[in-house]
Amino acid sequence: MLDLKFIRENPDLVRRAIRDKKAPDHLDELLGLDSRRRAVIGEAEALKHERNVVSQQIADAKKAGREAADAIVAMRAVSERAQSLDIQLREIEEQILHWQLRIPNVPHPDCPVGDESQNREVRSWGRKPALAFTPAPHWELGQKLGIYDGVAGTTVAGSGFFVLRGAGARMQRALINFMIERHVANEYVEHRLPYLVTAKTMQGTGQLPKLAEDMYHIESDDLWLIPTAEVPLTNLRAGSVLPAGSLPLRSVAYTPCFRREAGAAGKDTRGMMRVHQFDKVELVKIVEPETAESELETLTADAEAILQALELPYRVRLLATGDLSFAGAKCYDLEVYATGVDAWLEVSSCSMFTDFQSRRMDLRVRPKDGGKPYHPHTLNGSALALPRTMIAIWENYQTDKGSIRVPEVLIPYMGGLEEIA
RNA sequence: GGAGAGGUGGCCGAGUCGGCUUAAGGCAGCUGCCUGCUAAGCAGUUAGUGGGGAAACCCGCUCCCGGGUUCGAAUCCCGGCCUCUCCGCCA
Repeated sequence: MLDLKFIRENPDLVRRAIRDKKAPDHLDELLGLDSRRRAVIGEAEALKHERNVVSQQIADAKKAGREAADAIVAMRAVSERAQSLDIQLREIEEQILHWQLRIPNVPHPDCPVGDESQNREVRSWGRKPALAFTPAPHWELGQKLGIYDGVAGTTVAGSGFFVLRGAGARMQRALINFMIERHVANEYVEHRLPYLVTAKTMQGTGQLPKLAEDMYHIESDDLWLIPTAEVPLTNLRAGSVLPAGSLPLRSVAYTPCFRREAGAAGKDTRGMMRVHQFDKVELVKIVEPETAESELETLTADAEAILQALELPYRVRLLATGDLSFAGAKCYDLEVYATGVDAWLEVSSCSMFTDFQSRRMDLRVRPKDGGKPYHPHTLNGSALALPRTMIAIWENYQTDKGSIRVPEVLIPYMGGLEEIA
């Protein structure tokens, strides 16, 4: 979230961010509450000061063996008044937090202003495959080869779930291993993480309160299924002050991701393109504020390196303000081209969040030379989302015989298998 | 799930019948001073957060969290969370 003081001092900037991100505008309520809060604090603290002084006098009087009944009676009234102001204050602060949690991060000036039509392609890599036959979509390929089973997924879990089998399952596992090992070689520390997290954790990275409808909630234990490894991975040190010199922290984790996809019915739903559960390898960085922008570039490059190694054509798009996530300040989407569905599929979003998330999750770092602890900057990016990456592999590496060649770099991870037939 | 113990400052650790404890003492750190015997001595200093102020500085809050009792709570009462030990259960 944004610092209250920052909001107070930059209302125009914040209002523009709200508008550019198409968020509901409750800035005036918030600013009104903020000034009320400060008025109440002033009054309450004056009373508390009086109470403290007089209580001390009462203590001194009693020690000297004198009576202090008058002062006690007087302080009873003061204390009651202070208490009722405290109750008011608590209510005001609850409301402030309520709105504060709903104000989006301010987009970086690099971001094009506007809706998704303003997303700007910043570069592309590779060529669309030139096949001498009509390419099949992945669900046809997978079904014929017996490596993809949509029906079985529906049987056990309902629509939006799928099953991989044999070489299909193995390729998924190979991709996960391949990606993690590449990132570990780039000094990301591998993690295994909880897939269920508390509401507080969801709030820390910004999924709650806004995205409650898009996530699975376990009512009996009030836990939430993670929609991305970003959530647990970024929150690992929430609520703490890191020792000086802790940064940068670079982490990688593979987790399944769970998304209700409420309201997305009928859109890109064939095959594995949009499902309720998918695997993903995620990168998270926690860095010094000054280095955040260059860390975003290297993070994006690390994700791109996977696509390049797999020889999959892709394009990089800088998201416009209206397409940015709630917490994001700047974001590159990586879209891989899949020839069977003839579409650019989003396989990664690489974002920087400035101090928006670290403030929400109360993560700070102690400065080297004393002074106040400060909020580090956080970043994350998928590298990569699995099903869509695999869709691109199946479709782009398909042969006229209906088989799928295994990308060179994956062969060692597939036990030497070169073709799925 | 059952029984017990416990949660105090960067760390260890005290806190008596509620007031003189933001908090003793020790360690670590920092700053001076001193010293030829140095894994030494002396003095001072070292939290976070909120409000006010141009600033110096003043004030509030914080002894796991939230309530309560009280003029006043680290200290008493209630609820919650977490940690540890033992038992049970379990992949």
